[in-house]
Amino acid sequence: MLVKMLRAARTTSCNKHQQKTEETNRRLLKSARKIFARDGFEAARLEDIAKDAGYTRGAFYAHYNSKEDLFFALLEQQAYEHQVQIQRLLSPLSGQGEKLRAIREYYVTKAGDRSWSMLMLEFKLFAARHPRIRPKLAETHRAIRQAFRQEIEGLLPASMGLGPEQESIIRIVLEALLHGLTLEQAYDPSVLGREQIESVLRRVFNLLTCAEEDETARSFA
Amino acid sequence: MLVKMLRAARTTSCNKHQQKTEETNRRLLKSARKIFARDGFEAARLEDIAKDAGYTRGAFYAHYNSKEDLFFALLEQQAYEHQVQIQRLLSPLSGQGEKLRAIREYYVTKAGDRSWSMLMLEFKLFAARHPRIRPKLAETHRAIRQAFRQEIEGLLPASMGLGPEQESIIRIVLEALLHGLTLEQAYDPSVLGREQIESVLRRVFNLLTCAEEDETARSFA
Amino acid sequence: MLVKMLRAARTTSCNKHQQKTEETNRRLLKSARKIFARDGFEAARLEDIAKDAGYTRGAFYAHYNSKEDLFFALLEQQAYEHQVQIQRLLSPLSGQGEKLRAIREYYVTKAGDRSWSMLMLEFKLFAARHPRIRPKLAETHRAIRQAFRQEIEGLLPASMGLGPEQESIIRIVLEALLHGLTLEQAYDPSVLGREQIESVLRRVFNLLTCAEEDETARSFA
Amino acid sequence: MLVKMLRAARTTSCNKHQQKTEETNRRLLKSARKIFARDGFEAARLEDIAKDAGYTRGAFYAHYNSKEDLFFALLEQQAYEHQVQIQRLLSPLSGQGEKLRAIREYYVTKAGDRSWSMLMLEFKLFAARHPRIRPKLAETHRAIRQAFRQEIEGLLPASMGLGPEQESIIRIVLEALLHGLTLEQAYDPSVLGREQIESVLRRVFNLLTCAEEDETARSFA
DNA sequence: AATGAATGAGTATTCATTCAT
DNA sequence: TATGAATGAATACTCATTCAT
Repeated sequence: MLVKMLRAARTTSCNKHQQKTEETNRRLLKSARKIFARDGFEAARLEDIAKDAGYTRGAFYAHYNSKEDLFFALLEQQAYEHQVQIQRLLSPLSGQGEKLRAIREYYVTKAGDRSWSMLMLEFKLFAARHPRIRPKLAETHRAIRQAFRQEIEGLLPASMGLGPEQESIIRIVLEALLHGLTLEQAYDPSVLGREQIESVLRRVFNLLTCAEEDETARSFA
Repeated sequence: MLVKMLRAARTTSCNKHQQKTEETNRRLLKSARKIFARDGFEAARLEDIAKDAGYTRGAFYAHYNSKEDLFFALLEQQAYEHQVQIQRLLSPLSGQGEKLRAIREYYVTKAGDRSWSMLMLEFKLFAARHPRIRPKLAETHRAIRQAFRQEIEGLLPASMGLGPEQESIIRIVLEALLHGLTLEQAYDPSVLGREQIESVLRRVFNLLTCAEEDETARSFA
Repeated sequence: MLVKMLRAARTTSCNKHQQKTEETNRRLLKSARKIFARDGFEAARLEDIAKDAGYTRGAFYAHYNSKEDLFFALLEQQAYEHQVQIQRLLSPLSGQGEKLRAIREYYVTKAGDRSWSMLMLEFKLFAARHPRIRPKLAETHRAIRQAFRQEIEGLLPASMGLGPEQESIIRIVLEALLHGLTLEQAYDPSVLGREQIESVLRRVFNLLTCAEEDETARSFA
Repeated sequence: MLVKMLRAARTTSCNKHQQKTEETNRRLLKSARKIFARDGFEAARLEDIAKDAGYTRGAFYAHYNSKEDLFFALLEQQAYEHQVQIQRLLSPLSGQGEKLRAIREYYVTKAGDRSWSMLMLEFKLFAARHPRIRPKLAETHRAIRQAFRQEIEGLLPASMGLGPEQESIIRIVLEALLHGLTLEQAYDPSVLGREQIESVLRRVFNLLTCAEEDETARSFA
């Protein structure tokens, strides 16, 4: 998938068919993100996605094999975009502390996208209950984390002495916390404010990366 | 529901009818816990639950209004049992540090019940997407937390100076983390071991309760 | 199935539920026969069958597990009715030649039910292509033939010296021929008249049972 | 179609385009026979046929108007090949009895091609249920039979005194029996062996052509 | 002639819930 | 209280066919 997208971006498609295919793909993915976010993975109707993209159900199946397939494509696209954004964010920075803080703030920012967090939660739950796709999701996430790790290689303080596995764990823990908190807020917005969530995320980020706590992170409110 | 259970516990029902009702209820709840844990909330079939309890679907509807209703009853029962267990656990202890540690270990222990965590995640997700039950779940959790707070009143160090709200937040954050980590492990058991989850839970518990970190909690593995 | 029907016929159901169930069953089977005959097995819509019986799709699934299941029930019912009719037909007769001729004419008469023959052909074809139901259909037909054989035991001339297997083969060959001819007539009524079909069936029946040919059977027209 | 094939056989196409067309046609037909035999008429996917021939769906529609159209072409090709084979088989023979026996054995041999019989059954069934193609199939078979009759003209004993119609009936009956028996064996291989089928076919062949029964044909096994 | 993108028709099945008994 | 018969909503997926290129 990623490969496909990259190739598509490089070579100017001479072929009309290819152009059309790519355009359709783009539109389907865009609509998928929208409808999945709005309705959730299981409740989302393929027909709604296709219609939103300006096509019919049949067109969808010319590009993807199943609903899950579409979801995985969306996952990869999203991961790719995150990478690009992180790159842009970090390239102008030089100090390691600076970079670490930037990553932290980018991560905290993601807390704002409630729909995506809930969608991820749902799909992980779905995967956990469906043996056929569980290994595929696990593999996809491992690949995404690895690609990401290469991207930010050397950014975390060498003194932390974290092997790739430790780093993965940090990411997983932070993601788990982010998603978990998002869900708590989703079903009961009154108990947890956005600022509190961000504060907790910062404090745990610091705890796990052994960074010093900022003043801003020390209190909950 | 809670009220009902408490009354049931207090007054010895003289009435045969009441006894029968309670017995049926008990069996339905027991089966519900089993089937919900096994299949998840949405996938669980009322028929399976009723059959497991030795009844048919009709009997279920004589006691509960809907699947959600049953789930809420289960939630309350579970909360009640947790309270009882916490009480038993803390009553023989005197020092506050001791008590805090006992609570922490009880909480960490819950990480072992994967099915329950996943069930809770699913139902919260379900509630978040269904406006009709969302406030009810929020209210239920608030009530549970409040009952629990009264139970352990005075256990946390007064010096922490946490108001009831702060305490709630700690609970919510820890639950979010627990559930989130459980899910990560559920769809990819290879990236996160049980010990790592427990270690993370302990560290974040300490962080949030301002307790000093134990030696045991400092590393991930 | 057969057992169920027989029990139902014997005991006067005291239970309202049972009566209702039987009534529904009767109506569903009746409608199934009608719709299957009209549209064929695969083209028949469960909804049409249910509606024809005065129910909805859901009611159907309270009585049968699947379309195939319904078809097998129909098969058994049909076999049972054939047995009853054969019994009635043969009981007043005494001579073996007489009985053999009666069976032959009953068999030839079945050529009139084109829809049923085509339905059987289609389902056999369907079974042959679907490994999951193939053995079930084979088993069902074996059971039907065996039940039938016990019914007409001793009716065929002992001198024929046919073992149960030989008898089965005769039945199968005749059924194959009957269905095959029916199909030929179905897609091209102009090449084969009803009388010709009957004539052929009689001649082959005689050939296989070593009976002498009647005058009526000797020519095609 | 037949006309097209014959012309193709006669004139050596000077035109490159025509050659290409014929080549494509040949390959499509060859693949059609393979895939139809494997999957059946309705279950066969045009895409599979095209792919097997080394083309895409579009190429198919440049040569045929529909799936049925392709099937009819296959039918005619098959008939043509049968004719050629019969011719080769009979030309070296002189006696009428000899020739009749050769035809019989050729016919019995066809029992070996189960897939083809089942395919024919399915398509006849399909035609019988689809008024639009029913007359076309009837007409096609009439044409095939007529062409065949001219081919073997004078081969059957004049003493049989069979008009063209009688001869058609014999052919139809034998085909019906062949297909019917094949189907019986297909869904339950245990009740009918290949030898038994061949034996029955021979006996009925003899019965209908008034030939004397061979010793080999008299028993079932 | 051949490609391949897009169309759109068609349905068996599950299960929470209701209701007459 | 408990039964169980009946309801009805809800949807992914396949594939022959068309058509622009």
